[in-house]
Amino acid sequence: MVLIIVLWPEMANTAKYSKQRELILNILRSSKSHPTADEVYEQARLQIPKISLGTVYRNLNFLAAEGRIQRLGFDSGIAQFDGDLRDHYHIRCTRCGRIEDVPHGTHRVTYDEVESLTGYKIHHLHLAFFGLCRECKQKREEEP
Amino acid sequence: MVLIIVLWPEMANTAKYSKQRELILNILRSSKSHPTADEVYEQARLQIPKISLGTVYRNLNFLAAEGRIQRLGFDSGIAQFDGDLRDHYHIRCTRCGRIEDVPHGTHRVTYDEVESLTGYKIHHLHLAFFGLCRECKQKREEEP
DNA sequence: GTACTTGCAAAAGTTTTGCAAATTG
DNA sequence: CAATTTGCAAAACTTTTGCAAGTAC
Repeated sequence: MVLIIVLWPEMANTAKYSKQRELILNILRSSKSHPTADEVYEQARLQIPKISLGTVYRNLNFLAAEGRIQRLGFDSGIAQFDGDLRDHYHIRCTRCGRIEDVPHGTHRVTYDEVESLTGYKIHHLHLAFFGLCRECKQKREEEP
Repeated sequence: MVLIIVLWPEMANTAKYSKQRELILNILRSSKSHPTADEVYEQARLQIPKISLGTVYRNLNFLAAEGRIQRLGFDSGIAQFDGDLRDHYHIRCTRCGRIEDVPHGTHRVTYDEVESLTGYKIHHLHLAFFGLCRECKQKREEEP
């Protein structure tokens, strides 16, 4: 219940607490796998069996709008979510679909030049690498 | 018809020519708007009225797998496509959804460090900026 | 008590697929 | 002729929404 105290003051001032929303946020924060809405739903059902998929979507959208989670796109046409707000990038295997984190610091991408070039006011960026993971590199060599 | 000569030798050796596939590729190459599958379909119907949405999807998937077009994710849960294969990045307005190009050269993101850090063999990356476009910046000031 | 949130179920929107007919090489 | 591609239509999958009941403040 500590989380309520910690998190809710940062939510929109009209927002009310719900255990469903808390659970969804916690699932994303403790996951390293960038789950889809449906995967969050399956996780959530383990703790709140009657939770509905609609509630999961509503909360994912709410939390993303509040900036408490990140909605990621990649190339799939299916949204994936990330509860890690620290500056970091992603790398995705184009063969098995696995997504892993790339720590920030390998690159220092700054906004200034792009802002003056485009006229936009930038608030965040998403850098994703695509390639073959260790396992799939090996598999490809074995069966060409 | 020149395109056939230019493009088809680069397609998978099992691939056959079709005017639908040529049209879809041309639509993406001449577009600057990063269209969704449905937008490509509407464009294509102007020239081949009986083309089906299934054909559009099949060809978009084929061309993306061949590396002839890029499938973009952003955060929408809807796939968008880009026929521009030159190195460039994207910037998207989080208010109106508009997507524009950012020329490569503002940043030089190299693969080496990330490859040794992750063990992946990287073949491409996608860098996307998110923020408010010129118009939406102004609108937000007028009506807070 | 009021406003926000939920579960349910239906609707809307996106993408894939089976199949017979048409087209390509 | 064999293999690939198409149009059509149905199916599968993802996301949003209306509403009455429940919960938070």
